[in-house]
Amino acid sequence: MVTIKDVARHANVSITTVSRVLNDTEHAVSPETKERVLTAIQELGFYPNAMARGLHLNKTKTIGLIIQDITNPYYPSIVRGVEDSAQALGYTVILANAYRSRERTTKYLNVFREKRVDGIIFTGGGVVKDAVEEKFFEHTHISTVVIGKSCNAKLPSVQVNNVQASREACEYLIKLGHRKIVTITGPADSTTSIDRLEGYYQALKQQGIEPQDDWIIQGNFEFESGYTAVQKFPAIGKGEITAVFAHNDMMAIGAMKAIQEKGFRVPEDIAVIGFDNIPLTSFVTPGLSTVTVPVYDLGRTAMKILSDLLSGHEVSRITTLPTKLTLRQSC
Amino acid sequence: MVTIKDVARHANVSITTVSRVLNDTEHAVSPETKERVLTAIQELGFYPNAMARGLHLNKTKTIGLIIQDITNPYYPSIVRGVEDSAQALGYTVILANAYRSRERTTKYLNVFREKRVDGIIFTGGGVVKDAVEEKFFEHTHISTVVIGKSCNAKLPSVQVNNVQASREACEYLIKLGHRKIVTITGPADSTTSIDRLEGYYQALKQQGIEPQDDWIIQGNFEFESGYTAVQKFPAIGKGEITAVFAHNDMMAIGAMKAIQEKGFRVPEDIAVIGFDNIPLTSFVTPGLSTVTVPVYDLGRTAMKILSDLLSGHEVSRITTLPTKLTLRQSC
DNA sequence: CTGAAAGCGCTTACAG
DNA sequence: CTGAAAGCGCTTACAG
Repeated sequence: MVTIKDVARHANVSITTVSRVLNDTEHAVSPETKERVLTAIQELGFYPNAMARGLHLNKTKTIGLIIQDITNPYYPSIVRGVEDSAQALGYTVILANAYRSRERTTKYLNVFREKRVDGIIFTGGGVVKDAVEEKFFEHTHISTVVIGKSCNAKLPSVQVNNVQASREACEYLIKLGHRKIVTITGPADSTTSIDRLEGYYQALKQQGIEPQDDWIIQGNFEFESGYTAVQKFPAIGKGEITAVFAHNDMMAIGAMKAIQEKGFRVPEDIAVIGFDNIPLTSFVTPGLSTVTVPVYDLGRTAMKILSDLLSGHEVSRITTLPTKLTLRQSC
Repeated sequence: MVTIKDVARHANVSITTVSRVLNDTEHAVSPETKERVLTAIQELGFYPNAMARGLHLNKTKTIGLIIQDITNPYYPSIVRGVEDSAQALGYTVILANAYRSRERTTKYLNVFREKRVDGIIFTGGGVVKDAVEEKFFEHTHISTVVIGKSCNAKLPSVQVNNVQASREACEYLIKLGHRKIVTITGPADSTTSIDRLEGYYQALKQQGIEPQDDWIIQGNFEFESGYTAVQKFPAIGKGEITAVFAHNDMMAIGAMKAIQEKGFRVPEDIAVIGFDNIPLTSFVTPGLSTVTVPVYDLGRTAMKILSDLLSGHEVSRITTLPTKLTLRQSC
C-alpha cells in the first residue's frame, strides 16, 4: 500500500505538506507545491489510511446500526434511509442484525466500542425493561439515537405516535359502522404493540363501545400468528365480529388469508386494517388498508439527528414523525 | 477512553504484558499476572482500540458489501446471509447501496479503500461491460467475491446456473401442455436476464417450438413492467398465449395482476411462473410458482469464500449453487 | 510557505 | 516470565 511517505518523497516535500493538501487546511500551501502533491497522489494512486487518521482524530466517520432482522419487511426502508443520509453526511454504516437476541446485541455493541464507531442508531429493541442495552448506553459515551420508543430516558429518539395513529385507524373502522372489532397484538412486551392497543381502547371507549376480553388476541407480529388468530376465533364467521385491526401488516395479511379461507369476503363480511404500510400491502388481494409509518424518514431523520449530536448541536429529546391512514380495499 | 496504558498501570505491568493477555498469544504469561491484568481490564472497562490494532496488523476485520438496493426484496436475504456468516467468522460488514449508479459505486469503492476493508462482496452489478468496477478490481488488491456473474474473469464468484434453471422452468410449462409461452425479460444489459432468456430459447427449441419475436417482451425487473407487458400484449386474452415466464418474481406478480384485471384466471386461462422466490410469492393469490434461488446461501457462501481467500486458502473460481422449482398455484 | 518531531494506541521482535 | 523500544500511517503544535 502506498503511504503518505511515498507521496512526500515522490513530490519532494515533507509529509506535513502532503497532509495539508490532503485535508485542505487553512494553513497555506503554495499553488505549485499543492499541484505537485496532487499529481503525486494521482500517479501513485494514494488513498489515505483511515485508521491512522482516525487514531489521531479520535473519530472514525462510521456509525453502527442495530436492527433486528433485515428480512423483516419493516427494516429495509429504515436501513436505506439511514444509509442514504449517512452517505450524504460522510458517514459509513456497519449493519448489525440482532435477531432480538440479548447475546447478539451485546456482542455487537462491544464490537462497536472496539471499532470506535462515532455513534449508534438502535431500532427494534422497543422491549420493556431491556436491561442490557440500558446499562450499555449509560456506561458508555457513544452518542446514540433510538428509532422507536427509547428504553433509556436520556437517549434522543425518532418515533411515531402509535397511540394516536392506532386510535385514528380504529375510529375510521367505527365510522364505517363497525362496532365489534377484534385486535391482534404483537408480543406482550412490545412497547409498540402496547401503544397500539391503547389507541384501540381509546377509540372504542370514546364511542361507548366496551371491548370484550376475547376481542384482544395476542400475536407476535408474524404472518402465522395473524392467520391462526382468526382461525381459532369462533365468533368470526358467525356474523358477530365485523372488523379486525392488526398491530402490523404481516398479521393483517395472515388474518385476511384465514378469513378468505373460511369463506368470507374482505371487506364485505369482515374489514381488515393493518399497520406500517410495508410494500406487501399493495400486492395482496384486496389491497390492505393500513397506517403508514414513514420508515424511510425515520431512518433518515435518525441519522440526521445523530450527525447533529456528533457536531455538538442541541438536539430534541423526542422527534415525532406523522403517520397517515392509507386506504386500499380491505376496509 | 481507557487505553492499554491505563490497564498496564492499574495492573502494575507493562503494556507488552497487557497486550499478551489480550491476544492470548503463545508467549507465556504467569497465571497470577494474567489474572491481575484480566481484573484490571474488567474494572476499568477496557475495550482495545481496533484502529490502533488494525494499523499494526494491517487488517480491519471489516468487509464492504455492495448491493444495489436493500428495498428490492431480492437483497435482504443476501445481506442476512453475508452478515450471519461474517459475524460467525469475526468480521463486521459495511453496507453500501449503490443504486446501480456508477458514481455511487466508485465513491463507495474508494471509501472501502480508505477504510482498508479486508475484502469486498459485490452483488447486483451483473451488467455487461461495466468498466469502472473492472478497472477498480484490477488495480486494487482488495480480495473480492462476486455474487452473480462476474464481469472480471479473475474474481471468484458464487452464482446459480440461470440458463439451466430457466430451461427447466420452461420445460415444466411445456410438460403441462403449453406451447405458446411469452417471456418477460429484465433490462437488455442484464447478464442474469440474458441467461434466463437463453434457457427459454433452449427449452422451446428442444421441443420443436419456434418462439415468435413478439413473445419476448422487454421489462426491467419491476412490478410495473410486468404489468404493462401483459396489458399491452393483444394476444393475451385471445386464447393464443397460455403461459407467461417472467425473469423475476416482481414482474411475474405484475403480469398476474394484469391478467386478472383483463378478466382471465391464473392458472386456468394463463399460467404464470416467476424467478427468484422472493417472500412475496407466497402471499399473492394465487401463490406464484417460481424458481427458487438460494439467496441466503449465496450470501453465506460468498462470505465463506471471502474468508478463505483472506486466510490464504485456495478458492474455486466459480461456485454454483443449486436452484429448484417451487410450485405453488400459478401453474 | 515548509518541515522535524511528538503522539494517537496498539503489536512484536529483541533483550534479559 | 517480563519489559523497553521501534513502528504502523497519519495530524498538528511548534519552530523557522
